[in-house]
Amino acid sequence: MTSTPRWLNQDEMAAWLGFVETHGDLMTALEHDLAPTGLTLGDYQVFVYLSAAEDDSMKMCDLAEILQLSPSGLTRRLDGLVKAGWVERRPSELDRRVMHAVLTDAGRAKLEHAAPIHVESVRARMIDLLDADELATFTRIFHKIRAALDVAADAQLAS
Amino acid sequence: MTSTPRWLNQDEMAAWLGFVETHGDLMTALEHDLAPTGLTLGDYQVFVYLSAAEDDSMKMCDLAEILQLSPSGLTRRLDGLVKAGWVERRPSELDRRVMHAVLTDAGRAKLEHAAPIHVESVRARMIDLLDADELATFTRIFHKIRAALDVAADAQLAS
DNA sequence: AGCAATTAGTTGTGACCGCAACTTTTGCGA
DNA sequence: TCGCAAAAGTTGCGGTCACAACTAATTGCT
Repeated sequence: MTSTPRWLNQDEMAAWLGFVETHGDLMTALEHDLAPTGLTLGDYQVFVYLSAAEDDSMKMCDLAEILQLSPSGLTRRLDGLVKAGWVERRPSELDRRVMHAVLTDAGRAKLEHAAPIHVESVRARMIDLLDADELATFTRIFHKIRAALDVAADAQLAS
Repeated sequence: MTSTPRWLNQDEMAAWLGFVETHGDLMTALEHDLAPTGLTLGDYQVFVYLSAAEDDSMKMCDLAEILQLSPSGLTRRLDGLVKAGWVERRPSELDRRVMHAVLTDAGRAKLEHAAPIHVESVRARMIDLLDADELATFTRIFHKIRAALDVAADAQLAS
Protein backbone atom coordinates (compact mmCIF):
# COMPACT_ATOMS: atom_id res chain seq x y z
CA MET A 1 0.00 0.00 0.00
CA THR A 2 2.96 2.35 0.21
CA SER A 3 3.18 4.70 -2.74
CA THR A 4 6.40 6.05 -4.14
CA PRO A 5 7.65 8.82 -1.89
CA ARG A 6 7.11 12.27 -3.32
CA TRP A 7 10.73 13.32 -3.12
CA LEU A 8 11.55 16.99 -3.14
CA ASN A 9 12.45 18.35 -6.55
CA GLN A 10 15.39 20.64 -7.07
CA ASP A 11 13.52 23.87 -6.33
CA GLU A 12 11.88 22.46 -3.26
CA MET A 13 15.16 21.10 -1.99
CA ALA A 14 16.83 24.47 -2.52
CA ALA A 15 14.09 26.18 -0.54
CA TRP A 16 14.25 23.71 2.28
CA LEU A 17 18.01 23.56 2.62
CA GLY A 18 18.35 27.31 2.24
CA PHE A 19 15.92 27.77 5.06
CA VAL A 20 17.42 25.26 7.45
CA GLU A 21 21.05 26.10 6.84
CA THR A 22 20.61 29.87 6.81
CA HIS A 23 18.56 29.95 9.98
CA GLY A 24 21.42 28.54 12.02
CA ASP A 25 23.99 30.94 10.65
CA LEU A 26 21.64 33.89 11.05
CA MET A 27 20.98 33.13 14.69
CA THR A 28 24.67 32.67 15.34
CA ALA A 29 25.34 36.08 13.80
CA LEU A 30 22.61 37.77 15.84
CA GLU A 31 23.94 36.15 19.00
CA HIS A 32 27.38 37.45 18.11
CA ASP A 33 26.09 40.98 17.46
CA LEU A 34 24.34 41.02 20.81
CA ALA A 35 27.21 39.55 22.80
CA PRO A 36 28.99 42.89 23.51
CA THR A 37 25.96 43.93 25.58
CA GLY A 38 26.49 40.95 27.87
CA LEU A 39 23.16 39.42 26.89
CA THR A 40 22.29 36.24 25.05
CA LEU A 41 19.37 36.08 22.66
CA GLY A 42 17.55 34.06 25.31
CA ASP A 43 18.04 36.78 27.89
CA TYR A 44 16.94 39.41 25.43
CA GLN A 45 13.70 37.64 24.60
CA VAL A 46 12.77 37.45 28.27
CA PHE A 47 13.32 41.20 28.53
CA VAL A 48 11.24 41.93 25.46
CA TYR A 49 8.19 40.04 26.63
CA LEU A 50 8.44 41.26 30.22
CA SER A 51 8.85 44.89 29.18
CA ALA A 52 5.78 44.61 26.96
CA ALA A 53 3.67 43.15 29.74
CA GLU A 54 1.61 44.95 32.35
CA ASP A 55 3.78 46.00 35.31
CA ASP A 56 6.80 44.49 33.56
CA SER A 57 5.57 41.23 35.02
CA MET A 58 4.41 37.85 33.76
CA LYS A 59 3.38 34.53 35.23
CA MET A 60 6.02 31.88 34.76
CA CYS A 61 3.70 29.59 32.83
CA ASP A 62 2.67 32.32 30.40
CA LEU A 63 6.27 33.33 29.91
CA ALA A 64 7.31 29.73 29.31
CA GLU A 65 4.66 29.30 26.65
CA ILE A 66 5.47 32.48 24.75
CA LEU A 67 9.19 31.71 24.91
CA GLN A 68 8.54 28.14 23.74
CA LEU A 69 10.35 26.83 26.75
CA SER A 70 9.55 23.96 29.10
CA PRO A 71 8.75 24.91 32.69
CA SER A 72 12.14 23.67 33.83
CA GLY A 73 13.87 25.48 31.02
CA LEU A 74 12.33 28.77 32.08
CA THR A 75 13.22 28.17 35.72
CA ARG A 76 16.87 27.77 34.76
CA ARG A 77 16.89 30.70 32.40
CA LEU A 78 15.40 32.96 35.05
CA ASP A 79 17.98 31.74 37.57
CA GLY A 80 20.66 33.46 35.54
CA LEU A 81 18.70 36.68 35.09
CA VAL A 82 17.81 36.83 38.78
CA LYS A 83 21.43 36.26 39.79
CA ALA A 84 22.43 39.14 37.49
CA GLY A 85 19.84 41.36 39.18
CA TRP A 86 17.85 41.98 36.01
CA VAL A 87 14.71 40.08 36.98
CA GLU A 88 12.94 39.37 40.27
CA ARG A 89 10.73 36.49 41.30
CA ARG A 90 7.58 37.65 43.08
CA PRO A 91 5.00 35.21 44.45
CA SER A 92 1.45 35.94 43.39
CA GLU A 93 -0.93 37.05 46.13
CA LEU A 94 -3.95 35.66 44.35
CA ASP A 95 -2.68 32.16 43.64
CA ARG A 96 0.08 30.82 45.81
CA ARG A 97 1.17 28.36 43.16
CA VAL A 98 2.08 31.18 40.84
CA MET A 99 5.38 33.01 40.54
CA HIS A 100 5.75 36.26 38.62
CA ALA A 101 8.91 37.23 36.82
CA VAL A 102 9.37 40.99 37.13
CA LEU A 103 11.81 43.19 35.29
CA THR A 104 13.97 45.25 37.65
CA ASP A 105 15.22 48.77 36.97
CA ALA A 106 18.60 47.31 36.15
CA GLY A 107 16.94 44.90 33.74
CA ARG A 108 15.06 47.69 32.01
CA ALA A 109 18.24 49.72 31.69
CA LYS A 110 19.99 46.71 30.22
CA LEU A 111 17.22 46.24 27.69
CA GLU A 112 17.20 49.90 26.68
CA HIS A 113 20.89 49.70 26.05
CA ALA A 114 20.70 46.46 24.07
CA ALA A 115 17.55 47.08 22.06
CA PRO A 116 18.95 49.51 19.45
CA ILE A 117 21.92 47.23 18.92
CA HIS A 118 19.74 44.20 18.39
CA VAL A 119 17.29 45.99 16.13
CA GLU A 120 20.08 47.23 13.91
CA SER A 121 21.43 43.70 13.80
CA VAL A 122 18.11 42.22 12.75
CA ARG A 123 17.69 44.95 10.14
CA ALA A 124 21.14 44.59 8.66
CA ARG A 125 21.01 40.81 8.49
CA MET A 126 17.44 40.34 7.39
CA ILE A 127 14.67 42.95 7.41
CA ASP A 128 16.45 45.64 5.38
CA LEU A 129 17.36 43.04 2.75
CA LEU A 130 13.71 42.54 1.83
CA ASP A 131 11.41 44.76 -0.21
CA ALA A 132 7.76 45.23 0.69
CA ASP A 133 6.52 42.34 -1.44
CA GLU A 134 9.08 39.97 -0.08
CA LEU A 135 8.27 40.99 3.48
CA ALA A 136 4.57 40.38 2.90
CA THR A 137 5.15 37.00 1.29
CA PHE A 138 7.56 36.03 4.03
CA THR A 139 4.99 36.85 6.69
CA ARG A 140 2.25 35.00 4.84
CA ILE A 141 4.38 31.88 4.47
CA PHE A 142 5.17 31.57 8.14
CA HIS A 143 1.59 32.37 9.01
CA LYS A 144 0.51 29.40 6.88
CA ILE A 145 3.08 27.12 8.46
CA ARG A 146 2.04 28.18 11.91
CA ALA A 147 -1.62 27.62 11.10
CA ALA A 148 -0.89 24.09 9.85
CA LEU A 149 1.05 23.34 13.02
CA ASP A 150 -1.84 24.55 15.15
CA VAL A 151 -4.34 22.43 13.23
CA ALA A 152 -2.15 19.38 13.66
CA ALA A 153 -1.79 20.08 17.36
CA ASP A 154 -5.56 20.35 17.73
CA ALA A 155 -6.07 17.07 15.89
CA GLN A 156 -3.53 15.46 18.18
CA LEU A 157 -5.36 16.82 21.20
CA ALA A 158 -8.71 15.54 20.00
CA SER A 159 -7.50 11.97 19.52
CA MET B 1 26.25 60.96 17.41
CA THR B 2 23.74 58.20 18.02
CA SER B 3 20.64 58.51 15.87
CA THR B 4 17.20 57.37 16.88
CA PRO B 5 16.97 53.60 16.54
CA ARG B 6 15.06 52.51 13.47
CA TRP B 7 12.57 50.37 15.37
CA LEU B 8 10.71 47.69 13.49
CA ASN B 9 7.28 48.76 12.32
CA GLN B 10 4.27 46.53 12.71
CA ASP B 11 4.76 44.62 9.46
CA GLU B 12 8.44 44.11 10.07
CA MET B 13 7.82 42.93 13.60
CA ALA B 14 5.17 40.49 12.37
CA ALA B 15 7.61 39.07 9.83
CA TRP B 16 10.40 38.74 12.34
CA LEU B 17 8.39 37.23 15.16
CA GLY B 18 6.54 34.92 12.80
CA PHE B 19 9.84 33.64 11.53
CA VAL B 20 11.51 33.13 14.89
CA GLU B 21 8.54 31.64 16.69
CA THR B 22 7.42 29.39 13.88
CA HIS B 23 10.86 27.97 13.21
CA GLY B 24 11.04 26.49 16.68
CA ASP B 25 7.62 24.90 16.51
CA LEU B 26 8.25 23.58 13.02
CA MET B 27 11.49 21.88 14.01
CA THR B 28 9.85 20.40 17.07
CA ALA B 29 7.09 18.97 14.88
CA LEU B 30 9.57 17.51 12.38
CA GLU B 31 11.56 15.97 15.21
CA HIS B 32 8.34 14.47 16.53
CA ASP B 33 7.36 13.07 13.13
CA LEU B 34 10.76 11.45 12.75
CA ALA B 35 10.93 10.03 16.26
CA PRO B 36 9.09 6.73 15.47
CA THR B 37 12.00 5.77 13.21
CA GLY B 38 14.39 5.99 16.15
CA LEU B 39 16.30 8.86 14.58
CA THR B 40 16.74 12.46 15.61
CA LEU B 41 16.93 15.23 13.03
CA GLY B 42 20.64 15.44 13.78
CA ASP B 43 21.12 11.77 13.00
CA TYR B 44 19.09 12.12 9.84
CA GLN B 45 21.17 15.00 8.54
CA VAL B 46 24.36 13.03 8.96
CA PHE B 47 22.82 10.21 6.93
CA VAL B 48 21.67 12.55 4.19
CA TYR B 49 25.06 14.12 3.60
CA LEU B 50 26.95 10.85 3.91
CA SER B 51 24.64 9.04 1.51
CA ALA B 52 25.05 11.82 -1.03
CA ALA B 53 28.83 11.68 -0.83
CA GLU B 54 31.23 9.52 -2.79
CA ASP B 55 31.56 6.07 -1.18
CA ASP B 56 29.07 7.13 1.49
CA SER B 57 32.06 8.70 3.16
CA MET B 58 33.15 12.16 4.26
CA LYS B 59 36.04 13.71 6.13
CA MET B 60 35.10 14.77 9.61
CA CYS B 61 36.01 18.39 9.02
CA ASP B 62 33.92 18.64 5.84
CA LEU B 63 31.01 17.00 7.58
CA ALA B 64 31.30 19.33 10.55
CA GLU B 65 31.22 22.38 8.32
CA ILE B 66 28.22 21.28 6.27
CA LEU B 67 26.35 20.32 9.41
CA GLN B 68 27.24 23.65 11.02
CA LEU B 69 28.73 21.81 13.96
CA SER B 70 31.91 22.39 15.92
CA PRO B 71 34.57 19.67 15.68
CA SER B 72 33.75 18.48 19.16
CA GLY B 73 30.05 18.55 18.43
CA LEU B 74 30.53 16.28 15.45
CA THR B 75 32.74 13.90 17.42
CA ARG B 76 29.99 13.47 20.01
CA ARG B 77 27.23 13.12 17.46
CA LEU B 78 29.16 10.46 15.59
CA ASP B 79 29.79 8.62 18.86
CA GLY B 80 26.10 7.88 19.06
CA LEU B 81 25.79 6.80 15.43
CA VAL B 82 28.84 4.57 15.69
CA LYS B 83 27.53 2.95 18.87
CA ALA B 84 24.26 2.23 17.05
CA GLY B 85 26.21 0.63 14.20
CA TRP B 86 24.98 3.06 11.56
CA VAL B 87 28.29 4.78 10.87
CA GLU B 88 31.92 3.70 10.96
CA ARG B 89 35.07 5.69 11.57
CA ARG B 90 37.79 4.91 9.05
CA PRO B 91 41.24 6.52 9.19
CA SER B 92 42.38 8.04 5.92
CA GLU B 93 45.30 6.37 4.20
CA LEU B 94 46.41 9.58 2.53
CA ASP B 95 46.47 11.81 5.58
CA ARG B 96 46.81 10.19 8.94
CA ARG B 97 45.25 13.16 10.71
CA VAL B 98 42.01 12.59 8.88
CA MET B 99 39.09 10.41 9.91
CA HIS B 100 36.32 9.46 7.52
CA ALA B 101 32.77 8.89 8.62
CA VAL B 102 31.30 6.06 6.54
CA LEU B 103 27.70 4.97 6.31
CA THR B 104 27.27 1.26 7.10
CA ASP B 105 24.73 -1.03 5.46
CA ALA B 106 22.63 -0.78 8.58
CA GLY B 107 22.86 3.00 8.38
CA ARG B 108 21.77 3.04 4.77
CA ALA B 109 18.85 0.75 5.56
CA LYS B 110 17.86 3.05 8.40
CA LEU B 111 17.98 6.07 6.10
CA GLU B 112 15.93 4.37 3.40
CA HIS B 113 13.31 3.58 5.96
CA ALA B 114 13.25 7.06 7.44
CA ALA B 115 13.54 9.16 4.29
CA PRO B 116 9.97 8.82 2.99
CA ILE B 117 8.61 9.56 6.44
CA HIS B 118 10.72 12.68 6.78
CA VAL B 119 9.98 13.93 3.28
CA GLU B 120 6.26 13.58 3.83
CA SER B 121 6.66 15.44 7.09
CA VAL B 122 8.52 18.34 5.47
CA ARG B 123 5.95 18.46 2.67
CA ALA B 124 2.93 18.42 4.94
CA ARG B 125 4.28 21.02 7.32
CA MET B 126 5.89 23.37 4.84
CA ILE B 127 6.63 22.69 1.18
CA ASP B 128 3.13 21.64 0.11
CA LEU B 129 1.69 24.74 1.77
CA LEU B 130 3.46 27.03 -0.69
CA ASP B 131 2.62 27.79 -4.30
CA ALA B 132 5.35 28.20 -6.92
CA ASP B 133 5.68 31.96 -6.46
CA GLU B 134 5.93 31.66 -2.72
CA LEU B 135 8.52 28.94 -3.02
CA ALA B 136 10.64 31.07 -5.35
CA THR B 137 10.38 34.13 -3.13
CA PHE B 138 11.18 32.06 -0.09
CA THR B 139 14.31 30.69 -1.72
CA ARG B 140 15.37 34.13 -2.91
CA ILE B 141 14.96 35.63 0.56
CA PHE B 142 17.16 33.10 2.29
CA HIS B 143 19.66 33.32 -0.50
CA LYS B 144 19.93 37.06 0.16
CA ILE B 145 20.29 36.55 3.88
CA ARG B 146 22.96 33.95 3.35
CA ALA B 147 24.85 36.20 0.95
CA ALA B 148 24.82 39.05 3.48
CA LEU B 149 26.13 36.71 6.17
CA ASP B 150 28.94 35.58 3.90
CA VAL B 151 29.90 39.15 3.04
CA ALA B 152 29.99 40.04 6.72
CA ALA B 153 32.11 36.99 7.46
CA ASP B 154 34.56 37.95 4.73
CA ALA B 155 34.79 41.49 6.08
CA GLN B 156 35.47 40.07 9.52
CA LEU B 157 38.18 37.86 8.11
CA ALA B 158 39.84 40.72 6.28
CA SER B 159 40.10 42.91 9.37
C1' DA C 1 66.70 18.68 5.96
C1' DG C 2 64.64 21.14 9.98
C1' DC C 3 61.75 23.92 12.57
C1' DA C 4 57.52 26.75 12.91
C1' DA C 5 52.81 27.28 11.73
C1' DT C 6 48.72 25.04 10.48
C1' DT C 7 45.26 21.42 10.35
C1' DA C 8 42.41 17.30 12.09
C1' DG C 9 40.33 15.23 15.65
C1' DT C 10 39.46 14.08 20.68
C1' DT C 11 38.64 15.15 25.57
C1' DG C 12 37.60 18.09 29.84
C1' DT C 13 34.54 21.49 31.30
C1' DG C 14 30.54 24.09 31.62
C1' DA C 15 26.08 25.99 29.64
C1' DC C 16 21.44 25.13 28.23
C1' DC C 17 17.37 22.51 27.91
C1' DG C 18 13.70 18.65 28.02
C1' DC C 19 11.53 14.81 30.55
C1' DA C 20 10.01 12.73 34.66
C1' DA C 21 9.19 12.91 39.47
C1' DC C 22 7.85 15.62 43.26
C1' DT C 23 5.55 19.38 46.34
C1' DT C 24 2.21 22.74 46.98
C1' DT C 25 -2.01 24.82 45.90
C1' DT C 26 -6.32 25.22 43.57
C1' DG C 27 -10.66 23.66 41.48
C1' DC C 28 -14.43 20.61 40.89
C1' DG C 29 -17.72 16.89 41.34
C1' DA C 30 -20.19 13.76 44.53
C1' DT D 1 -17.49 19.24 52.82
C1' DC D 2 -14.43 15.73 51.25
C1' DG D 3 -11.47 13.89 48.13
C1' DC D 4 -9.30 13.59 43.86
C1' DA D 5 -7.74 15.57 39.50
C1' DA D 6 -5.32 19.30 37.53
C1' DA D 7 -2.04 23.11 37.47
C1' DA D 8 2.41 25.80 38.78
C1' DG D 9 6.92 25.60 39.72
C1' DT D 10 11.39 23.31 41.12
C1' DT D 11 14.88 19.70 41.09
C1' DG D 12 17.41 15.36 39.50
C1' DC D 13 19.02 13.40 35.53
C1' DG D 14 20.58 12.80 30.98
C1' DG D 15 21.49 14.50 26.30
C1' DT D 16 23.56 17.88 23.17
C1' DC D 17 26.78 21.27 22.05
C1' DA D 18 30.58 25.03 22.12
C1' DC D 19 35.09 26.62 23.83
C1' DA D 20 39.68 25.71 25.21
C1' DA D 21 43.51 22.74 25.71
C1' DC D 22 45.79 18.93 23.94
C1' DT D 23 48.01 15.29 20.67
C1' DA D 24 49.33 13.89 16.29
C1' DA D 25 50.33 14.75 11.58
C1' DT D 26 51.24 17.67 7.65
C1' DT D 27 52.76 21.82 5.18
C1' DG D 28 55.66 25.56 4.25
C1' DC D 29 59.54 28.42 4.67
C1' DT D 30 64.41 28.88 5.07
